[in-house]
Amino acid sequence: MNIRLVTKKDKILKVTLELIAKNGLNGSPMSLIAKEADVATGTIYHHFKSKSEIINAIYLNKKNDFKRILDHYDDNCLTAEEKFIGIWSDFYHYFVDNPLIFVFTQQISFSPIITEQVKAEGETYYQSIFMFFEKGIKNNIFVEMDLAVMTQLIFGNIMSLVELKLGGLEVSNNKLKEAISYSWRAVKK
Amino acid sequence: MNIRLVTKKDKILKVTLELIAKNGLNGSPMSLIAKEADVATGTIYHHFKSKSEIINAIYLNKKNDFKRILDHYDDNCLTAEEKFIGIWSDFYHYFVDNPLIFVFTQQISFSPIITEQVKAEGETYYQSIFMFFEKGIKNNIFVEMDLAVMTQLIFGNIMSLVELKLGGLEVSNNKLKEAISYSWRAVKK
Amino acid sequence: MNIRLVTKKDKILKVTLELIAKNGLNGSPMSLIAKEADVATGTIYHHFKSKSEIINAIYLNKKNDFKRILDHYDDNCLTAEEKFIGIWSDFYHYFVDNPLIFVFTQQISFSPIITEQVKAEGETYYQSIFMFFEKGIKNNIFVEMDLAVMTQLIFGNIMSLVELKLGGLEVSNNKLKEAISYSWRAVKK
Amino acid sequence: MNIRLVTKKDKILKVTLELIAKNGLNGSPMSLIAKEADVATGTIYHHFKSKSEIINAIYLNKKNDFKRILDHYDDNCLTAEEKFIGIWSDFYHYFVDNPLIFVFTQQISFSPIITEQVKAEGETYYQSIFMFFEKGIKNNIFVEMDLAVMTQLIFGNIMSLVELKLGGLEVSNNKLKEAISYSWRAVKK
DNA sequence: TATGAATGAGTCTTCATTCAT
DNA sequence: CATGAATGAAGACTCATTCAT
Repeated sequence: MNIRLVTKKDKILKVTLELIAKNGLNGSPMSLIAKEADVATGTIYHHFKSKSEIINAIYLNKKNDFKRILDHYDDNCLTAEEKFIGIWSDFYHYFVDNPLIFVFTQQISFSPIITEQVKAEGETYYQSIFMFFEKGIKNNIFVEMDLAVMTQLIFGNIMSLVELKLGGLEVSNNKLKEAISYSWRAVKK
Repeated sequence: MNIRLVTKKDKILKVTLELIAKNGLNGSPMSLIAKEADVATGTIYHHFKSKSEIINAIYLNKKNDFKRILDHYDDNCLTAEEKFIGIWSDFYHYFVDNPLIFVFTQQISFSPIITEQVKAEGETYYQSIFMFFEKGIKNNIFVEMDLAVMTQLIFGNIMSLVELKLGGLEVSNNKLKEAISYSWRAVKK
Repeated sequence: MNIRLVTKKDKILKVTLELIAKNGLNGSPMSLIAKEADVATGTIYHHFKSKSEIINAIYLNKKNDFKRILDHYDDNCLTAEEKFIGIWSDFYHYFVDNPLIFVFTQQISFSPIITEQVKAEGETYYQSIFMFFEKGIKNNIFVEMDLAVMTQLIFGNIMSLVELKLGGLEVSNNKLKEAISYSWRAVKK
Repeated sequence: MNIRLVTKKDKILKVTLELIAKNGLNGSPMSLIAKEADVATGTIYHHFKSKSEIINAIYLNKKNDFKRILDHYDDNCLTAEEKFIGIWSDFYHYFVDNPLIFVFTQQISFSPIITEQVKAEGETYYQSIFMFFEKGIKNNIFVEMDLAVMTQLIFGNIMSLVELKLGGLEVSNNKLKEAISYSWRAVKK
């Protein structure tokens, strides 16, 4: 019977994320992960087949978080603009509140360590946002644009502001509004 | 007298960029760089103090390329919109034509391998674009926005489209126009 | 449960001492140490942080041996001369019986590889011999001399004879007595 | 016509001695020697066949210095005690005035880098001192002892005091006298 | 003689992974 | 499930030496 609130497996995931965000992939050897997670090296290999598997697991975990943010806006009675602003703002705050996740994502998403399969699975999570924009275009709320391009541009805007904020720029509420307006002007009809 | 058209030093820089873009930092050991550049390992260390120094050198080289694109639009008689579209489009094509540079930049710019000093030097190259937007805001051509935020958002838009294109999306001329329009709508008054 | 009589760690220490004595520091790469100790290179680094740490460990080990020789003459009822001869002779035989330790000591003690801290710790082991001479001087058995100078000169005498012996000189019992007498005449009142 | 007061060859020898004394053999790569001597690496190889040859040359140079000290006491009308004290004192001061030579000697003389042949040649320089003691024993001035042992012990005494002095001990004129007396008591009849 | 770019074998060290307990 | 000693391939870097100029 295990009465630990945090299992070893979770601890390993948490510590790995933190280490990679702070030190990069190279600066996070398994021995260090083991030490910080307070387990033996061998223990890690009871829960994960390899280092790559840990990282892919974290990657998917976080994509799941993203999905949860989107799901939160799924079936409610907000206007398109309210939804747009809500999602933009929630993503922004999610990354600002979890800077390690942002850094981890940036460090890792271009690395060949992420399996093609995992990458593909991660992408399915964006279905709902695609549908949101598709409907908006049909309803003449958004300008006509390729959906993939549109989504990528908006998501890129959010990431840009997060990067500035985490890079040390003082991002006031006003600047946040400016940035959201930037995106909104870009898409609204 | 050296009549080689490409010096060993240049060859090393070129090969390193290619390898890192293809295999990542980890997948590009010095031994491989040496082999691909057709020099001995020791030769690399004759020209560069360390692996990190090579990468920082490439990073600055590329930032210099960016600057050259911007400089091209410095003092000519184009309208603000023409300039805006020109810069957007030139950057886009620069990266699409040099995909390895794009991937290298993405792989490396978040890595702790780039010196703070080099990062700072790289940033000075953006002076002219800042001034362009500053003047545009003053002349009521652009909406009032924080300059750093504005620049980052626009540059992010370009990178987003490049990423889509290199990721395999068929980016027609029309889609390119759509994306540029996205940015332009977002900033024009 | 490890029933090996000699642990890997001890084997590494032993082999390193031997190799350095025979081939010098330069002639004793980690790969060779590993091979001779019948372990993998990585195993060495499991037990020691670096090559330097191995050598410092050996250095202290040997200093400990020296201390044990001195301790053996601590509280017994021998005359000063008997003690003097006993210590001289024991040290001499210790080095002659363990020539590798002698050569190692000579090779290494002047090298910058030995930490100042370790050097200092090693020196504390000579306390008892200092006290022996101090008491002897006070009791008018030894000539009045600076203690550090006196100790160094005597210890130097022992090392000189060992060097001759290991260099190939036939050191008869008679020559040993001559050398001890040399030191004794030099210090006795 | 070379009007330089110090030839490149001499500069290389001088710099090598200094570097080895300061940094040890390992800490003195040819590249550093070249840099400090203000010559190109290749130039070193015009004057010496190898690194080992430089070091052996220095070794012999210094042995020659020692010989010169001994020669100075060759045929003059001093008493045995005066000669003994003179030689002891001269060697002591030679090393104290040229600490780098002392350290170099200690670092190198046990290293396998010195050729057996060079070692042998160096030893011939001690002929005169052997003869001095031989005559002294025959004339009942010195105790009967093996000559090699006797010489080694005395020379060891000198080196011991130098080591103390260079190690930081304040060696007053009085302490110097004490040390010389130590040797003298040890050998005089 | 003098130069210094070029060489590549060899050095120390790291680290993902395995396995006996 | 858990441990941590052991592994050894691979990495970044060094350095004595060579050679074209």
